[in-house]
Amino acid sequence: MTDRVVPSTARQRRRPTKQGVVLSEELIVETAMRLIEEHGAEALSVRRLGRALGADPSSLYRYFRHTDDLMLAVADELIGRTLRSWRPTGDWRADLRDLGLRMHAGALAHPRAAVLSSHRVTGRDHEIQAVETIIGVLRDAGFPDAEAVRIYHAFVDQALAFAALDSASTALPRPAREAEAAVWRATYARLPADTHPHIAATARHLMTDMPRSSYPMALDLLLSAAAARLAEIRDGTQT
Amino acid sequence: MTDRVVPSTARQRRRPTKQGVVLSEELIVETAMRLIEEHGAEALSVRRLGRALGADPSSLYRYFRHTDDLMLAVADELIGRTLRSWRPTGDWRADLRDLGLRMHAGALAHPRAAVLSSHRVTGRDHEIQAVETIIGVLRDAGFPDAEAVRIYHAFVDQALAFAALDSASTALPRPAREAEAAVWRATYARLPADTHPHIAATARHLMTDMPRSSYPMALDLLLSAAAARLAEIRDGTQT
DNA sequence: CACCTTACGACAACACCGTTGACCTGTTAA
DNA sequence: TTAACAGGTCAACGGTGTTGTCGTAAGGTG
Repeated sequence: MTDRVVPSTARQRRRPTKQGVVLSEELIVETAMRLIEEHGAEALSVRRLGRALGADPSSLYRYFRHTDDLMLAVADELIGRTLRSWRPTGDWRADLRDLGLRMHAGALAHPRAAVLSSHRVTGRDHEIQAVETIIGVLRDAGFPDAEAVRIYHAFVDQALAFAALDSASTALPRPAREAEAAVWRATYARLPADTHPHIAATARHLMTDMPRSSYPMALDLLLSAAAARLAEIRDGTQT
Repeated sequence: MTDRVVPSTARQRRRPTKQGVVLSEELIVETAMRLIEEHGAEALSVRRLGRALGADPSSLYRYFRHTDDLMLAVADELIGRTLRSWRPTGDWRADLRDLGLRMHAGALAHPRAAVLSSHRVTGRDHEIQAVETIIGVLRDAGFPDAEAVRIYHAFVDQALAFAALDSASTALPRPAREAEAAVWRATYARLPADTHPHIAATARHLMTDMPRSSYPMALDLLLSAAAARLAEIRDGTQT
């Protein structure tokens, strides 16, 4: 094999594909994202990506060592897009809420990339920029360094984790989702109050709440707990 | 095909496998869990499971329609085990904290099951019991029905989402994880303070905090925000 | 005890997947 | 003009989930 992948920047012999396409890292990442957005995350495979590009699947291994590497590149691009679409106002809590929702929405379409980027360090530009930005928001708000890092970590992981989780359900075809809701109604709405009093009492709320993502709620809880801690710290009553 | 799967309860012709094993839903689920625990979540495949059971892979389709169905059965068994290992004390916040950590730990080894069970209704016994129990804890603590459901939803999804996320990193072989940490040190610890002041200022904390799961922190934030809301409600100052 | 039915395990095949080693050729620098 | 080699291609390996078909042994029945 002798290391198939070339340093990425110093790539010179740009020979076109049999079908006339000139490959590049950006083109591959772009096409991968398009493919995912159009046909769902499960539709992405090396072979399908090759076909979409008009290239042999094995060509991609000249640009990425494995599929993971490709997903990390997608993740970094995703981070960049999210960050560029975000306009901070100076109100840390509102800004983080907005950013969290944007991260969640962005990652929702690319759950495999989201999972990877949470436990792997891409070390790429956009990732570094995001870390710098978010920790900056927290430090500027008045969080001490250690606390800022812990909240940053929980904030980012929660956005990515919920995105990965939620993507599974939004990826379902519409009829399947409605079938799910029907099962909810059929099983939970019918449990008798004497054996399952709490479910029976809240059945109405369960019906309406369960089909929605709980991320916004979780995000608000996280931010209001952080705000409470900040208030404590400012009062000098730090734990 | 004429629906290969039999109603599960009324199964009568218990013909042994060529290798002498008598299959059953429980045996299959047990074996699947053992396989996952011993060789990691990625080691589970229909073919490997068949081999471990001493049966042809296709036999399993007499018990489960697809792999998803099997994972849902695993998920339900997991819920049951977690709930059985949990001893509530009556202090809602401590109890939920304990339960959250147990759910997270349990699901960590079975991320595929965790993801599935978050957006699919198993409708099985253990799941129903868990819903009843958790909502009961919240209502008994004094949360009004709508709020109890919303917090329940966020709580459960958070545990499952972090489990699915964290499992990816704990599944890495030890040397790979150490390589990750090394990358962290190599890239983030070296960023100059003039271009990345916030990272530079908190580098020490990032080093120690990032390799750990942020779930306990996120859980504590969620619970303390919930406690604050409860206090508000009790004071009659409800939002 | 012998017979029939049929549940259920086995087999073989299909279409897909990621990945790799060997090959061949167009591009480029000298 | 030419030689080197980057990079696209081919074929193959071993894996995956899933299904149509078939044989047989278990169970109920007489």
